Amino acid sequence: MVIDGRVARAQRQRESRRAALLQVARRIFSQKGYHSTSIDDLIEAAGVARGTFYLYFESKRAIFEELLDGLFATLASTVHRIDVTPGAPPPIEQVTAIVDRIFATLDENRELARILLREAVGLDEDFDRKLADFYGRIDHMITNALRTGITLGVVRPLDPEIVSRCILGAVKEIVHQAYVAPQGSAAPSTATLGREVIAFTLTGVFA
Amino acid sequence: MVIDGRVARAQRQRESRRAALLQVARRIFSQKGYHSTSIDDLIEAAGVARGTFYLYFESKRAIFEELLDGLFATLASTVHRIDVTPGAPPPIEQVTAIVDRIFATLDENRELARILLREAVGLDEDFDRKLADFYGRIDHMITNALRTGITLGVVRPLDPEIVSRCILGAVKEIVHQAYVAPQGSAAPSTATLGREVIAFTLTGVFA
Amino acid sequence: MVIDGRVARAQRQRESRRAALLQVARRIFSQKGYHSTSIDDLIEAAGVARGTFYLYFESKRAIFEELLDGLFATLASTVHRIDVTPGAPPPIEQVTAIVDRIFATLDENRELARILLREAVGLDEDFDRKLADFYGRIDHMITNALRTGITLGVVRPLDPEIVSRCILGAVKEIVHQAYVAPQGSAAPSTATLGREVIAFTLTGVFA
Amino acid sequence: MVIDGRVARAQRQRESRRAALLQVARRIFSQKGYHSTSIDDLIEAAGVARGTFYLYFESKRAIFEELLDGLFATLASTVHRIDVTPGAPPPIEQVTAIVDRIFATLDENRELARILLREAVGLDEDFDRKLADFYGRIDHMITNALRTGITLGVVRPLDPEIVSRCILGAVKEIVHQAYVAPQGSAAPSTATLGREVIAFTLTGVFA
DNA sequence: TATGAATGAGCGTTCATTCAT
DNA sequence: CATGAATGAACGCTCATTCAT
Repeated sequence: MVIDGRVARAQRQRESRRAALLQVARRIFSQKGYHSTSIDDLIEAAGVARGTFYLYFESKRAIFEELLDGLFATLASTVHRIDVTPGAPPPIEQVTAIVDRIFATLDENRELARILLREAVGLDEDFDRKLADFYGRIDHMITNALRTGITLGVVRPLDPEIVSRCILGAVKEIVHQAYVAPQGSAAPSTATLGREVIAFTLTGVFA
Repeated sequence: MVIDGRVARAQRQRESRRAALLQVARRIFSQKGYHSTSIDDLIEAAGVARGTFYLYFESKRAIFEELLDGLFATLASTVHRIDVTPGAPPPIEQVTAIVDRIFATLDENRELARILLREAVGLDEDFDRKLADFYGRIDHMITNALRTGITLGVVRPLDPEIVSRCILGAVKEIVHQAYVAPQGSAAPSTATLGREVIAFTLTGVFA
Repeated sequence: MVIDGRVARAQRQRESRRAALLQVARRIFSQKGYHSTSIDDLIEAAGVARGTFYLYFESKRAIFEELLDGLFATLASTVHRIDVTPGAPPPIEQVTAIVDRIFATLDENRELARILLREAVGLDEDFDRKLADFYGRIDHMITNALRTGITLGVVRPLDPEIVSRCILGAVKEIVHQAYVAPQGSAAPSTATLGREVIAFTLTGVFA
Repeated sequence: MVIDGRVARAQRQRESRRAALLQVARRIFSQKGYHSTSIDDLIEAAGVARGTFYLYFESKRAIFEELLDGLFATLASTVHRIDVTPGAPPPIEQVTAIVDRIFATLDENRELARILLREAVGLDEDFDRKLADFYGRIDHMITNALRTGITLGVVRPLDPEIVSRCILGAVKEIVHQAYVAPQGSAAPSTATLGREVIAFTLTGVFA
């Protein structure tokens, strides 16, 4: 029991150290970007020794990857398949809710959003593939939703794969603009952004 | 005359060397990205000595910047203001033509497109600013076009700045998907992409 | 306590490494000069890795500057203002003592003397200024001593600034000859040098 | 004859090119020092092509050495042995004249003086040896003069080698101060410098 | 577990010199 | 003789990672 307690306490300490390092890394990576962030930056901000870092993470790449995975998970849990069973809320409402939640999530995780949209491309092949997978899954869901919509007659005939990418791109750009780029004037509220994006997606720009 | 001839030939040789280096750099940067490309990679691929590189370009950054500037210029010449004077072609036709030309240009410059969409963010502040300026100018043109459209009654009431970004994002994503990401299946033709993006932009997804 | 012990030991090790590097650098710089000494020379002679050097010194320039500063400090502590208050030893005795100490100090620090007299000019503006400041301070002290001597009537009327530089030059040349230049025959003893220089300074060459 | 004329003209052109390069090099070396002067600096200032430089001089080192040799020759012709045959001018007058001429020569060749006193030490072993030889010859002449003076009874008993170095050092320092170091206030005239140095050398500082 | 000194491959850049034209 | 493009060894420095304590 005593030993178990010790082990458990050690385990807990270990986890909290890890968490602390991750948090620090999230902040610093978000501020300076992957390449401009050195191990030095991380350990100094975290107040641990050089070697300690490598006790918890295999490499600089590894801790960054873990941050990315966390963000993927967070976002993935935000986006669900559209429910088209009878009795479910109308698809449009569901989509609206999803988009709202995406914006809200990124708003709550601006640092991670910065990382995702600023840095996660071009670092190396593995990162790129990971990122492509992530967006690919979202894309797939949108594509499916569009296909369903077409079948149900609520969506006009269109190339679901291309349009799906358009929607994804619109959302990414809005998020980038809102949370990543340093903006001079006041940014529109999350709600406004969501409303406009959805309206655009649904009806386009035509009068 | 003789001397003129010599000078002219030397000048030509010099330019062709420069061009060759730029071409090699375009390929390598496009494949490996800015950070992962070393001067060694460039000179080995170009078959020149270390010092020769610096005869033509001030630094690694400089040659990359030149590639970027070239792409900016190429794209900028592709995008014009919409002409709304009476007698001009209908705005929609103009927009269609512009989008078509953008896709065609990027299609012809896939390597540069890769660089632009994969690398140009997060390298350093100057690059970031340059990129932001570039997109900012395009964004501004779209915004103005939307405002004009609203005034003319052909565009529904909307927030021009947000929707402008949506359109930009949609186009960027399509381009990225089409020319940057290694695609398994056959990519849709440029014409198809243009048609779908425009239709989406104009009318959204609603039936 | 245990931790304190560890920290203290580490501190000591750190200092001794630094000292070892400085010592090696002193030797190599003294032998080959600043420009001809490469970081490679230093780390090879010290038996440390490239990075280790930069753990202790910011740059090649920095370690050289530190050596120079050390010599300045050593010499500065050797030279004092002449005490002319009643009861103090006669000025001539004081001057004799100072000159003796300068020679002795440089004799004990031949490597540093080599550096000071061989290298410290023309390296860069900062070094040059530093050196000029150092000699300027000594020059100032001699000038003042001469002025005082003239006032007291023990020094003949003369241009204190020019003669001060003459004295400085004489001493520098003797030191250079004695400790810097590789000499074939046996060098005169420090005491002899001091005696002759002082006699020359005081009475010149005239019979 | 015609051919001879051509050859002679070519010869003359060759020499003037060389001379022009030397003159330029003198100026630039004097301003920037040996290490900070690049071949680029020289050929740009001289308005010749890179390869042309190597047509006239073997290396950067070679042209610098030639400048140095020129200065040595100029100065050597300034300093003569003291004539002690009966009927010759009194030795003191001769010494005075020599010192005056040294100062005047250096005054007329400030650029070379800068080079000689700022740069010629520590460049490499050969330069150092050359410089040592040059000063050695002057030193030898002063030593001999002192020995003669002692024999004649006009110079007090002293160690001729040490005192000779003192005199040399005094002169070098005065020259350095006057022509090399950037001086704020007005420099004393050459005549004043010469007078003070000689007086100091002859009688020291004692009243 | 925690430390931080040590490592060394790798980088971008410079510049004296060569050589084909 | 003149050119200037080409060369490549050498340099100072960085930083992710290792390891003895």
